[in-house]
Amino acid sequence: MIAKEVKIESPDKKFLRHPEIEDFASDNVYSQSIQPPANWESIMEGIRSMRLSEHAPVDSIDPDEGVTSLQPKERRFAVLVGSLLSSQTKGHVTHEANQRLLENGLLSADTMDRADEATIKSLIYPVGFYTRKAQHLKQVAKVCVSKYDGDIPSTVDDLLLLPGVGPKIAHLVMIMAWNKVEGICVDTHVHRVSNRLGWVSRPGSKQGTRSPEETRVSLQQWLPREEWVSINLLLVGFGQTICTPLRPRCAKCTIREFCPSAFKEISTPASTSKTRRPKKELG
DNA sequence: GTCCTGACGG
DNA sequence: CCGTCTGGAC
Repeated sequence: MIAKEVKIESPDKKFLRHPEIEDFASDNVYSQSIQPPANWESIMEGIRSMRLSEHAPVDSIDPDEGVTSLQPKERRFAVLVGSLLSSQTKGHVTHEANQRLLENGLLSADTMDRADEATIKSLIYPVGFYTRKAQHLKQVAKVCVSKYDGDIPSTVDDLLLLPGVGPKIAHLVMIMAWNKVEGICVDTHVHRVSNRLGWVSRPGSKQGTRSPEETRVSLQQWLPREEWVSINLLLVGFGQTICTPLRPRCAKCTIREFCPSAFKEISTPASTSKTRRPKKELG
């Protein structure tokens, strides 16, 4: 039988479409409950145009490099490991660490389980929080071996039971490893940009969301499921280049006329806690 | 001083 | 809700 034709596109513009995703569930009822924000489709198109014209760091990373040759079980484990390494770490650093694990044959639950923790630690350096992540990787590998026959959990709830796996990673792994869209992968960029655009709010309130989880739930109430995958790379790259955490480049932004935060020095949810002054001047 | 595609314990 | 975990880049 003839499979769907997958067009070969510029490898760094994968965010444009995700032909490999099959699971667009029919239970679309929740999408109707909340009125979508005005002009959201025009805004998405504007962001897409900006993403095509300006290169973002996230575009130069191919998470599949080297792991497509692995068996399905190992490929899924590699996706999980790469996602675990990614928190608070730049993309290319994460990618290089994952490649070192691959070269040393550690991208399988079985070998990772038996590997020395100090070895893992040295191989993943200098990703952020490498000491904790080396511990988490060993624990995760052991669970995968003992409970999943070397595979990884296949549901969000079971993924969340793994140490070091939170909502952002769980939803990313469901998409990248299992080709299932259970929810939007909301990271710091999606969280910040969504709030600046006024796309999300706390339940029964006009105020913005205070956590990525609140952002995920709020976004999913109006954004059509077809966009749940593409929204991530779209807003991540946009957040890396134009809608940056500090000093967003509103002058270069083509959707500023739609943005309630344009040219305002807003305190974003992501930066509020970190910008807080560690010491008070008491006079 | 702040960011980096977060998660966890207090 | 808050601090903490890592260290390099800017």
